[in-house]
Amino acid sequence: MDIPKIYNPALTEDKWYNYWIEKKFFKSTPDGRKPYTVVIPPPNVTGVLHMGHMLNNTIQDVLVRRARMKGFNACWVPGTDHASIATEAKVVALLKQKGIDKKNISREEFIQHAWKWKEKHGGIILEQLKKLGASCDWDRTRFTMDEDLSEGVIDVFIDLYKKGLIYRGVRMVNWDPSALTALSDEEVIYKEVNSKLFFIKYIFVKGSEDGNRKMGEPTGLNPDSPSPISDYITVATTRPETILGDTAICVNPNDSRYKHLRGKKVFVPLINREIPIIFDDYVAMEFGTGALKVTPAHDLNDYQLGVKHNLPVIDIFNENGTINKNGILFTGEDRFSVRKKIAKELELKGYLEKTDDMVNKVGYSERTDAVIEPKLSVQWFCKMKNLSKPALDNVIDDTIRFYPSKFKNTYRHWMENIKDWCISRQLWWGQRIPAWYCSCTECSKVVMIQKNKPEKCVNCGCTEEIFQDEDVLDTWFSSWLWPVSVFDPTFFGGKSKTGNEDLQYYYPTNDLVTAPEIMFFWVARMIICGYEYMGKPPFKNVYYTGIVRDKIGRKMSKSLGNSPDPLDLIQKYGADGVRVGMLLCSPAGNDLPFDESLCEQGRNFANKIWNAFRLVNGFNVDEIKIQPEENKIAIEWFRAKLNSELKIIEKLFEEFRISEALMAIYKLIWDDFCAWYLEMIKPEFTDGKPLPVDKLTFDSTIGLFENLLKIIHPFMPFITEEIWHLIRERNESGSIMIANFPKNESFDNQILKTFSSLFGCVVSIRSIRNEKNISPKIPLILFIKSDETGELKKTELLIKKLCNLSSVNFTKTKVDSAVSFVVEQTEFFVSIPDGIVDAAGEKEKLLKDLEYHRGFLNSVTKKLANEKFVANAKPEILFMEKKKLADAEAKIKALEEQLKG
RNA sequence: GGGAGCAUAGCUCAGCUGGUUCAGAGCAUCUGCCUUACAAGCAGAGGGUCCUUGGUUCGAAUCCAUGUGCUCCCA
Repeated sequence: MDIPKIYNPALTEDKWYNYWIEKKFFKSTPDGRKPYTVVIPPPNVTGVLHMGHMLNNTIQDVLVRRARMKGFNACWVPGTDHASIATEAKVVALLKQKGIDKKNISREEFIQHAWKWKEKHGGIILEQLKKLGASCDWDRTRFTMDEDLSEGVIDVFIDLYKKGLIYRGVRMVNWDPSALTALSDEEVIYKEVNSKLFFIKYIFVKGSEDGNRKMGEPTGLNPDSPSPISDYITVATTRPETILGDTAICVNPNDSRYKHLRGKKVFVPLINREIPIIFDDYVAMEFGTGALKVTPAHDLNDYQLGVKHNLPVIDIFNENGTINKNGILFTGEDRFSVRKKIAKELELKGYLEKTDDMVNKVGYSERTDAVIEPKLSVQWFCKMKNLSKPALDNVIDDTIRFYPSKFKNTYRHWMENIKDWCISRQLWWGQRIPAWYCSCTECSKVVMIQKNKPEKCVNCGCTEEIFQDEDVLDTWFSSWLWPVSVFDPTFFGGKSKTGNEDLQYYYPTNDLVTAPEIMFFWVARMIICGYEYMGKPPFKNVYYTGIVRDKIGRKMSKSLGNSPDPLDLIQKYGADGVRVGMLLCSPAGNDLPFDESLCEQGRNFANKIWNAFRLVNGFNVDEIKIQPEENKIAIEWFRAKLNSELKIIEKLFEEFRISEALMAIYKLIWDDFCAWYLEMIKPEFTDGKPLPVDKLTFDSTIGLFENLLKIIHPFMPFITEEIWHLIRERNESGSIMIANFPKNESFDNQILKTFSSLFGCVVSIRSIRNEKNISPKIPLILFIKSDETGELKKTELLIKKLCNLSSVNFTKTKVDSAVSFVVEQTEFFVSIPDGIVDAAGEKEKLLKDLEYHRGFLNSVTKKLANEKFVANAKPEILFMEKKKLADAEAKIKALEEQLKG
């Protein structure tokens, strides 16, 4: 069999993925085994695979594959969410291209278009995950708008409404004038922007201090030409266009500058509306002029002030952010162009005192990037206070564990200050709110909450005029049910207390892998739902991944164009290479500074494994040959090493230290197996031909290799499957992905210590060769100052082989004219060809070494002479210090002796 | 403005409740090698005031305080 020197992932990846699918290895149905369940954070149907998905899903796949090999009934449920705003935006845009305006088609027609769009694009991301090797049970693929899942969403709405937890109210909401919908607080992103602070003069209404005149009554003053300074109060604002909605000016009652203004009124510039000056210590005296214009309809704080002081509310904006009739001026024009125009107008008429530059934070829509407009509107809300209680407690007490745990702080902070959740969206794509109204005027406040259209109005009994609420529910109102609904969406209908077999078996799920950005959107709410409906948490562990960033620290995003296409990366480095690359630098919760060279490292690692296989595969096996001692001990050592590492890796996985676990495996394979073990048992050449390998060594080596393949399989599923099938004949379903993960067995610590001395010795000899420029081809002679009963005697032949020595001798005395070194407490002498030893240089080195050890000895001696130390230190620490002392003394003695000669 | 976190080698990070020859790993760098598994490789080497300044202690990268710089979350 001719095996290429370089592993080519393109030839294997699709082949094995199809094989796994065909054999239904990803499939899970409840059985007697323990389940291990993960639900995918459903990617949004408008998305394509980005680096964040790659990271997130690689981690999930590693966990799932590992659990599967460990004998769990592993079930990874895939799916997508319907992303109402994003999808609706896409569909509207698509229709626009076709010359169709959403306004001109019916809701039903629009929904049909949306479904068509979803069918075409919604599955792309899942197909891409297959390239990554994701071992999801694809038969379970779910979509948040599937018929039964949607019904579950409606059931939950009705249930919560009946429990009094859902209500309809007028609130200031975050309005997206581009998507024409309300958003939850979590969907607003605040950004710092450079803006201007406008200082605007409001002229006092003459005689208003008496408080006798009615609002709007003429004053005799011409508000179009303000003059003396005493005639006005200056107010600073970043939003001059909102003066059209002003209903008061507010100052701090403690502000001595304005104390005399009690009871006064001013005119709103340009429109000459009379508004009062009110006093409230909410106002920050140091900001601007210390006077605040109050626009209750367009600012949350102003709204609260308005409620407190009983101010009228004047909403001056249309839904799309243009000025409406209430604004009086600039009707129909956009808020941003009005800002410019009104500033000019104010300046022209002498109302503008000055403008300052300033940086302030402005809210943007997460989905459309439009500037959020606070807007008063009727929305549906879910009361969160009581619902969230168990969700908070069970995270704080680690019933649900967060990795890394630092996110508990953020979580707690949010949960303790939780606000009601605005769950209605003014969109069509999504689950329509099951609220019904009667159009009779006397029934206008009656709401009927039920799944299907009521036959008659509960109030007036009429049957004709009943219509449904136009709004749909927030997408997260679907996805918070995900860990339940993917198994049994009908559960929320309340027909059964326990749910179906799947739900009983798979719930609660084990691990959730997600981004900290959606801790509140999603994680918190799933936990809330879990406790409310199942009485149990939805998962046991939450692993938060970091954000994938580019080299200069920017978040990778499509809009910035700084993200490589994951599929290109896979093509270039292989899925295994990319998976390893991503995980090598991703400690939990830390951002991942991505660099393509990481994938290169992953690819190189795959190639290393490939070549180890090529070597082993090329061995000629001699069935009769007796196993040489050195092979036997090498195998013993590697077996111990493997088991000791396995124990460490196990621990790392328990703590979700996945990148460290990967690094441990990486080193186990590359350093211990390839660089040491294989070099030890590799047959030598005679007459240009390799000697055969004895059967025992060969079989053991294959066995060890297979174990290594299993251990790395969760990280590198493709190459391991390929080699798995090449290394030994397998039957039809003999896949590595369902093989048993190696159990960690007890191991002999002594052999690890012995080999660590061996490595020290070998490295020293190689280092001597390097320094003295002695070719590896020239054999050297080694003397060990030790008797032949020592541990090192066992490894004699290995040292000889690894260092190309012509002989290894044990001696009682020091050896002259040789280069020496010390490992642990043993002295070694390498006799090298004449003329190469640099006696003076050697001496200098020894002296330097001696100096260091004397210094060290000194510090240890001091420590041990310190009574307080001896009195306070723990016994084991004291013991270690004494051992250090003995080691140092031995070394110094050896060095001194060498220097003598 | 409120809260949280971070600062260790050129880069990315380990370093648990203070005490192993405690200053580590991978990558990168340097030197020498195309040695019949692998140059996507082999062998070896160098590299750090553990952010500053104090404090606690027999002993501090580790605990405390201050300052500086950065990041995130909330308003």
